Amino acid sequence: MAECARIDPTCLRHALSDKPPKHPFRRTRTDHRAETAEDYVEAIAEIEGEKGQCRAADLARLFAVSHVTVAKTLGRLSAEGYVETEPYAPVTLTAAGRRLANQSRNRHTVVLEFLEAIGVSREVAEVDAEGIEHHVSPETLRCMQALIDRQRAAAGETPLS
Amino acid sequence: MAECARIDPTCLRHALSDKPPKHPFRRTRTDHRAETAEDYVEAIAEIEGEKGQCRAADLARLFAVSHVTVAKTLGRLSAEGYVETEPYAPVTLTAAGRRLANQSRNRHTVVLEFLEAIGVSREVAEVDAEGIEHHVSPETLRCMQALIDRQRAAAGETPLS
DNA sequence: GCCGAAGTTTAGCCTTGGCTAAACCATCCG
DNA sequence: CGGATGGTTTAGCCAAGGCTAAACTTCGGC
Repeated sequence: MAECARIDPTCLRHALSDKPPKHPFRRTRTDHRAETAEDYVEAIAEIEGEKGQCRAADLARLFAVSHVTVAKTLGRLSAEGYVETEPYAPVTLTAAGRRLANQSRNRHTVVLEFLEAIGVSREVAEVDAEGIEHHVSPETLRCMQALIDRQRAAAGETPLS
Repeated sequence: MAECARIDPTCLRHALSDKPPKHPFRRTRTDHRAETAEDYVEAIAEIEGEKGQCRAADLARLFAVSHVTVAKTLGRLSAEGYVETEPYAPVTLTAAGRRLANQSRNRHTVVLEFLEAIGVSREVAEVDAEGIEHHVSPETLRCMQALIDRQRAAAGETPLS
C-alpha cells in the first residue's frame, strides 16, 4: 500500500481567494495546480448533478485524458482535501470541494454570459470561457456582472422607468 | 553532450492561430507550452525595446524565476524556432518569434484596455490581463476592441453629433 | 456459481516548469 | 596582467500532467 504516501499536503488553497497579487508581476505559472483543481471539482459537481454520481471514467471521458491521469489527479485533489476517493467507489466532493465547485461554476457562468453579452458567439464563448475563467479576479467578475446587468436592463426592461 | 538532444520539434505552433476548437470540450492543458512561449517572446521584445538587448538574466528577474529555468525554457523556444541563443550572447527573436511577440503584445494591450473600459482598476486589470490574454480568441478580441471603440466614441466625442 | 466486460489501480516512463549547487566564460578595473 | 563580478551553462533533483501496459476489482449474465 505505498500508493500515495509521498504526496505532502502542499497547501495551495489560494484558489479562489482574492488573488493576492503574489509577485509584483507575472504570476508564477504554478497557479496552474489551482486551475486543474477548479476544473475537476466543477466537472465532478456537474456530473454528479447529471447522473447522480461521478466516476473516474466519466472525468477521463470529459477531459479526454486517460483514466490513469485522472486517478493521479484525483489523488492529489484528495490529498488537498477537495475530494474523497474510496478504492472502487465513485468520487465525492468534500465540503471544501463543493464550495470551490460552486464558486467556479458561478464564475464560469458569469464569464460565459459576459462574453456573449459583448457579442461573442456561443461556441467561441464557451471555449474562451473555459480558459479565461481561472484568471478572473473577484473585482473583474463584479465588473462583468455589472455589464451584464446593465445590458439586460437596457434591452429587456425597455427604456421606460 | 547529451544536453537537449531529445527535444523533438513537437510542433505546437497553433499559438495564436484561430484556435481550432481542438477537442470538442475542455482544452487539453497543454496549451500551456504556448502560453509560456508567448510570455517569453513578449517579454523579450519588451526588454529589447527598453534596453537594446535582452539577456537571460533580465528574463529571470522579470519572471522572478532562476536563471536556470530561463535557460532551459529558452532552449525549448530555440528548438521551436522562436528565439536564437548563442552561448554567451543576448537572446534574439527569430522572425516567427517577433511575429508572435507582436501579436501577443497587441492582444495584451487590447485585453488590458478592455478590462479598464469595463471598470476594472488599473492594478487588477494588469494582473488579470496577464492571465486572460492567452485564452482570448480572435473573435473575442474583436468584440473587446469593438467595445473599447464604442465606449471611446460615447465618452470622447461627447453626446453631440 | 463462474466468466467476461467495464472500471480501477500499479508500475514505469516522458516532458515541462522550477530549484540549488557548482563550474565556466567574459569583462571591466585596478 | 589578474582578479572580482556577473552572466551562463552543467548536473542533478522535484512535482505535476500525460501516456501505455498490465494487473486487479466489480458486477451483471448466463
